[in-house]
Amino acid sequence: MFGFNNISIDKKSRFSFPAKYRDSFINSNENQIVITKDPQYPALKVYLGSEWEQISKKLSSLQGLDPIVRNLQWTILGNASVCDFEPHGRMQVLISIDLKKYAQIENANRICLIGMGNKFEIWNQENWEQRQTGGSLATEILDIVLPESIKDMSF
Amino acid sequence: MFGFNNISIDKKSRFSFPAKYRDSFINSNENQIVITKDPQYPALKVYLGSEWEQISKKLSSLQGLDPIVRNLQWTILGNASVCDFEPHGRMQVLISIDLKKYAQIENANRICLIGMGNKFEIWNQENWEQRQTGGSLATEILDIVLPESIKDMSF
DNA sequence: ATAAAAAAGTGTTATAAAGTGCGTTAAAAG
DNA sequence: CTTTTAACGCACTTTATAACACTTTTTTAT
Repeated sequence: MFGFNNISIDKKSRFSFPAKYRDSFINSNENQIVITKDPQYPALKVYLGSEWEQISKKLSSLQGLDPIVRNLQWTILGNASVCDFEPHGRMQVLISIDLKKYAQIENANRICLIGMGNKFEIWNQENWEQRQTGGSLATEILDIVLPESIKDMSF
Repeated sequence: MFGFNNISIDKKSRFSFPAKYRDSFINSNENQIVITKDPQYPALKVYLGSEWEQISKKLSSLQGLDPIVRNLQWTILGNASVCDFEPHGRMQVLISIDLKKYAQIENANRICLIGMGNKFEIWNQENWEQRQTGGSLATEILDIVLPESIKDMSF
């Protein structure tokens, strides 16, 4: 599941996955999609239910007394929105108002859905383009500060 | 049970869990909810009855001579409020005046209920936003001082 | 100590808002 | 030209919340 998609988001804040991903969803038997905040950028992460299962389990088991870990737990777990999902149907998903604000797509009727293999990202179009042309950002800093326990996790 | 919810709290200090969590409550057969203080932040922890069973048992069995442990016991056990809970009904819960004061939601008619997997947190909206955007706080200190016995517990 | 009053807690109903489902049209692909 | 996909619009359902009524408990005054 790769690639860039510029898709519409309706008045009720729903978008639907492009049909080209249908087979993948059906093959891996997904019936849930989880959307949450990207901890580094004003963007959203979209996980398949099975993938989320693993990530959330791992993350919530980490020592919450470390402030970095705690913050990640808040950001990722505390903002996750679990949606029922029908690979055979319209593959529609609702984005909550809070997540929309975070990704700066509050008033957008179009978003960028980027396939990253086992997950997707949702971006505001302008932000995405900027990120493509401009260099990288605060990521390096975060990398240094991260405690060992999450160094081997990929969100 | 994940995600952020900005919900109302009525004049009598009741709030109700969003309907999206109903199935989870029903599946795990919960008929009690326990609210208590968060030991690190001006926030409340909300546990399912079954979860509380384990945590309270473990925590109360710890060596109370260590002042940190003793303090945690006082904070978490000594402030716990057990509420009857009907997953099939309105899923309403009453928050005591003391807990409201602690979480600084005394006069609020709206609170933030954050699903963190097997538990929830309740925050005053301003505090939550600050904690999300701003950096970390006194947590580091706690981390250093904590005795081994609770390092592997996650509250 | 008792009765009255006030406060706290519980439950019900009504209504507006949010979310869901589905048919139709428009656009794109083969 | 036919088939598939995307986008839009509408109707229906569910959910959240405020308002109200009632019960129980606590407080106050006699």
